[in-house]
Amino acid sequence: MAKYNFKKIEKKWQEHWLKEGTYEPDLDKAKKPFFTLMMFPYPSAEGLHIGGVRTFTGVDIYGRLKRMQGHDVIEPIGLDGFGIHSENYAIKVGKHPKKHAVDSEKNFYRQLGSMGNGFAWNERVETYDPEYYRWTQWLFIQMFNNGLAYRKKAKVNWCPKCATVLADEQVLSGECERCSSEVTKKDLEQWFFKITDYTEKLLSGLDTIDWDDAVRTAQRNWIGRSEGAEINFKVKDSTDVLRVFTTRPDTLYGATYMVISPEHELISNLKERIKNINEVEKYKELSKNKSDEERKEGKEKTGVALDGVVAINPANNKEISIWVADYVLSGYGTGAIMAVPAHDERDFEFAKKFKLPIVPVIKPPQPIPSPPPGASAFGHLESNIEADLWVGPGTIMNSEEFNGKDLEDAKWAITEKVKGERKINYRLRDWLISRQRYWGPPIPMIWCDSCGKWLAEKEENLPILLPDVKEFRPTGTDKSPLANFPKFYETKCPECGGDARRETDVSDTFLDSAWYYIRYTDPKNKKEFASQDRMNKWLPVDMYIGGAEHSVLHLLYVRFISIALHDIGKVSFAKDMGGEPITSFRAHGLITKDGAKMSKSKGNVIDPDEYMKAYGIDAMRMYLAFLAPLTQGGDFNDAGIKGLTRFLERVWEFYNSRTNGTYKPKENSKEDIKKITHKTIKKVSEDIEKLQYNTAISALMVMLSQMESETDDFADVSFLFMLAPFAPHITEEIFEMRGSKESLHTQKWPEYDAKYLVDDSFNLVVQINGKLRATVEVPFDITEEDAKKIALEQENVETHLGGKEPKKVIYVKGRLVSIVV
RNA sequence: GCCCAGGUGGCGGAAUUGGUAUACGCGUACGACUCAAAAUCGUAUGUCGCAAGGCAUGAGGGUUCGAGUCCCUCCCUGGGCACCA
Repeated sequence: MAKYNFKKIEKKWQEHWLKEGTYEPDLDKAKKPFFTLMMFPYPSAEGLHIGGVRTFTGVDIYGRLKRMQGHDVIEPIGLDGFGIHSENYAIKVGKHPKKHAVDSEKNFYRQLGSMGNGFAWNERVETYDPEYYRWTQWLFIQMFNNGLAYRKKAKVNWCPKCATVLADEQVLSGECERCSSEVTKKDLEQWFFKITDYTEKLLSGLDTIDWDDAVRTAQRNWIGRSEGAEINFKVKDSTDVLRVFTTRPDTLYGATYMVISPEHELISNLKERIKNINEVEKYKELSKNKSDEERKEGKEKTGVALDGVVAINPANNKEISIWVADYVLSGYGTGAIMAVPAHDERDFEFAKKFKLPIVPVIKPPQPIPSPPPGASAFGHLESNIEADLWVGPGTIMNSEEFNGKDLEDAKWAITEKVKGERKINYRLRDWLISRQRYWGPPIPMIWCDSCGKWLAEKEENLPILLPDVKEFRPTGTDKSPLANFPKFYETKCPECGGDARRETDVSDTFLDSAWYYIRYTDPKNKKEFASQDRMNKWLPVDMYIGGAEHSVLHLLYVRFISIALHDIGKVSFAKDMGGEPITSFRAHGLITKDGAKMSKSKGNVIDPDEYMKAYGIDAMRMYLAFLAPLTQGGDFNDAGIKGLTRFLERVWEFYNSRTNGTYKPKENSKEDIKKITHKTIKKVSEDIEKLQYNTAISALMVMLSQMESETDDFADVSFLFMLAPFAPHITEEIFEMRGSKESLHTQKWPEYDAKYLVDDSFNLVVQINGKLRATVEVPFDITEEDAKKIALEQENVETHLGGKEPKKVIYVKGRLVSIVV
């Protein structure tokens, strides 16, 4: 018998599948389309990470099940090679990004090809291919034409190291998503996408899609919807009004002062009247220069009162002071608040520090209830009633005609009385799309001086090619390197034909990846970004797997772009899902080494090539799948691979012995081969569906043991088929060895017969006071009476009863008898 | 501070959703084969105990005939948000 030679087998079948196009779906004629998608890699590092191998093979296992279940599976692959990720890497290793793209493409496709996945190689897509980014630019124009792309001057995030602006989503607790540098603020005019028009759709869509809870809550938090009212406060002896946003209009009578952000326009409007204007200006300057770091650390609240100006509380017409403090942010709500120190922690803290009046207007219920699950704590009550802080439910007091009402009822009544307006505020801000970098799709917009406006490039002129230039490095100014090339930016106005200037910024990488799955359905289309027929056939994506770190980055953008395209009538797939592009999303876990995240600086990076060479890809796939459920992470250790190698060798020997007639049953038969076969089919099918490959493999291991002691043709075939998604090469080789001319991977997945799932006997568990005292094998259809009788007759049960009469005997069908004494 | 996901042997992890806790794999020990080693195969392997039998699923309470699973209080780990009014 030939030894299991994985090198030979794996090479043989990979070449064979490629030649035969085993995994190429017919994009036009497919009858049961099924789209499995993995986040395509950005080739920023030398090669594929071991975690990447696990995800890719993990999605492949799922896709292979679907294929064998009769679906036309598309499992596309491509490279997200445009953008700052790859450019930063190219700069680091001293290469031109274009050159790096060529090199990394070769290496990545080699590695991806060596994993034995059922990739649809014909449909691959690279975001830096002009035939691809042509449509990224086209997409930008559609957004612009529909009012969803616009320019505005704003205080934007600036990464000094990457020398570009960033979207809010790309700033992770004050640091750049790419390089972890501290992000600063700059006042710049930039292109934005109007994602804030879609807050409600993005929120309500979350309830309809089958996505990981963690991702859905992350998106909900990020969007940050809060419901309240906007209320005007008059400034005494002035026409100015101070408009505030509050979620607690019910506490209006307790508003004892107001706070505006340092950037608030009221300061300049009332410059003449503010007696301490110098002090106020000084404070303004101070908070402007405060870095995010200082703001975070300096939890102690600061502020200055506006001397000489007071506001009027519209509920009770009392005069209240106005303060400037940087705990009020200019970017949220109206940039001004009414402060209710009795019922808001921040206002409470501020009022105590500056000795401002605290007027309670909510009476806590008696006794004080504990907070409902999921709600924040209610704050604390102190003995001095004047200084109480209460943020829980209750009834209104000190509020004239509203006294005695429940606060929920009073909310809108009080709003109405002061002619306030109900209002919903969001934390989400528009997507900043410009980047002052080289390696990305040039934004297809043109500024015409004589027309005095921005115009979209004519669609027939796309793509606007990224010029081949030597000086590609970021300039460090607020201009992209392309601004140094008149040949690139000098152009004609699409409207008047006069001299005009091209936008020199490129678009965010996340725009490239926001629509790539669409292109996979029709990658060679030269007339459209994809044909409607193809999109309607293949979309939405059935199963998407990727990293949870993209929860509010890629995964938010991808939904936004799809829903927006849907809205502006460019796509019509997934209409019944409100344009949601992805039916199911699962986040995979993180692979660690010795409990730590793999990183170059720690020197604990696993090179997948090395391991594939040493153990073979089938063993690696099995190991990575067996480690833990796909949605969980796990620690990589070489020793564990050995167990899977042993298993594959046993499989190899088993089928060899079956084919060449040397099979000798072992004598430790535990279960009936037919039963275990059908049970295993059920379990493996369900486990793969749930991405619990570890338990599926474990079930196959148990089944193999049984096959070694008792065999059956149906078992032989079923086992081989079930192992196929996990170890596609060895199983294909065995399938051929058994005489098949066809590929195993397009065969029909085995089905179980429910009649074999039922056992004719089971182990009846006997408990006395909840403790296990005996187990006895009884027929499956035993009656309750007989079961109880047999249970009480057990020797050990009699000993433990010690002659006492049971108080109660409980019978659970098919399981146990529980005796209480 | 808030939200989400977790916490089970020496290790990775199972547990039919309230019913025999620790499946499967790794590791370890002993045995077989071998001159020997590796590989392979077999047996054992939560813990205390000679045994009967206790005790064990982050800690402590509760519900139940019965809790890893449900409820309450708390502690740790990972991730997200964070002066958002």
